[in-house]
Amino acid sequence: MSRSATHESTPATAATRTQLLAAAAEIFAERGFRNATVREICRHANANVAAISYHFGDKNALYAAVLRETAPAPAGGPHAPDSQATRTLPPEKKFRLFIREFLKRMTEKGPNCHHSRIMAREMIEPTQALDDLVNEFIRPQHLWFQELVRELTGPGFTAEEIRLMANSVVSQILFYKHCGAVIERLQHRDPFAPERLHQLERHITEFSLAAIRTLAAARHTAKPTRRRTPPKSSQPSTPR
Amino acid sequence: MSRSATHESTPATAATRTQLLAAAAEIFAERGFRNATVREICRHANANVAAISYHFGDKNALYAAVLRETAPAPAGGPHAPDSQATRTLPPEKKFRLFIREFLKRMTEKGPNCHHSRIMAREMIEPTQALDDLVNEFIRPQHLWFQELVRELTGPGFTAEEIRLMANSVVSQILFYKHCGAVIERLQHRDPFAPERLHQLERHITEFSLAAIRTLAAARHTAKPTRRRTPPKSSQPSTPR
DNA sequence: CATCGTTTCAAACGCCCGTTTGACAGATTC
DNA sequence: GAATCTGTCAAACGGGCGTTTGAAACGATG
Repeated sequence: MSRSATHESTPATAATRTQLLAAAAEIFAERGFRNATVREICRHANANVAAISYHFGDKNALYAAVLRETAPAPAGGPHAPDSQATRTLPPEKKFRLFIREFLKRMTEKGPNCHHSRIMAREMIEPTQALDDLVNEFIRPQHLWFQELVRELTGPGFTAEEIRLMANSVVSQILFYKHCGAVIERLQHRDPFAPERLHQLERHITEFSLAAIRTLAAARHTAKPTRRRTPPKSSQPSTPR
Repeated sequence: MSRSATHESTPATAATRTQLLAAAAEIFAERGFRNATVREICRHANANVAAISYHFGDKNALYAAVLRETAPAPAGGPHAPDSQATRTLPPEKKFRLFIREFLKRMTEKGPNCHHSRIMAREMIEPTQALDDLVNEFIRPQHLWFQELVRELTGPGFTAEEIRLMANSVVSQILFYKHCGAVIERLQHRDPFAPERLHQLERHITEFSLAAIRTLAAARHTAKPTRRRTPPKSSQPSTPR
């Protein structure tokens, strides 16, 4: 009697269902959706292959459940955009905190570490699950971070310019997640090793703050009273 | 020379072989190695399924051949690191050129456009082909670019600091390739559209140059005489 | 004990995959 | 013309995949 196509009635005694979710998160992150086999997932979960069909319906529904239920809490966590603890901080402090928490989320080894790897795969090879993920997860943080960047720059930048700057910051963090395999082969060591993590965090923060501050200063001194740029898409300041 | 396990003898009349390579590059880029099927590749190439076994050996060898033979020329091209046309330019000009050519390579639609997509997949899900790719392709450009960054910063930075800065620059370019699916869904438009490409190129250049110049200036005024960091690996030339 | 709903299990089903086979056609050589 | 090499083809092979099946185990309820 089914609230849906599958059995979700007894949330208490869902031992195999939970084990299935954990194993699936691990193996989907490691192998990707299509290369992960239900047999391997069930072996990791000490379950029968039919358990996936019974508890979730099919492999696609299991994948969707993994994305839904292993997602880090979008609010209330330490990296929540509008947490009360951070709302009153000066923008530069918020900026440093954001990079720290973002990096931490990329590198943590805990049970939630699979989510960012699955996200990286979704970007290269999107499934239909990516649309919801973008709307519910990425877009809010993206908008929040753009507001933070605008606090740092001050007025005088178009929304497009702010977006480009925000992308430049985020890209530096994602780089080490998305290109980790290449970096390991280039440098023969883990870029996310704990002893290097603090240095990495400090570099990204200082590099980005230096760029944003310098661009903001140039903009504000270059056109103190008039605005030279048509608001469409032309040059901001004197490119030499 | 060395017709190994397969037929490579007649380079002139290799019509199907060439079509197979082109079709394989396209489909490997679109679907990834494991999700690409030999049947679809052969259908695109108007060839029989047995043609892959005949001309290359198996699917793995076909993939290796695609990576080998569709790679952009590592030297002599317009983005060649040590091209004679660029060697005498001032470092800032070289920096701008590097970003322009790198971006162009990421966005070109021609027959070589598949290589960067396959590379993006290799980073998320490495095959054994990635080791050769890193050594023959990425490492030389990586080293060349680090030297360029050091020219921009001047002395006083460790090799690790230079590497972090170089990564911060490259990451901004790769971001739009690796996260294109998310950006499309966030902004509902192609970040690589031709009318936006010039703006993107200019932003990455200005953002990175502002950061590098500011960090260099801060370093050179902060400690004019003493060096605060233990001289771990400060010399760039001839390690071990 | 009998009944019923829930969950697990070994086995099988049907499909698609990469690869191989053996025949066949055209060109080349003796 | 016979023999040989090169390249192509339809068909099949064996295996792994996601999924389904029908029975069995289990606990709760009467």
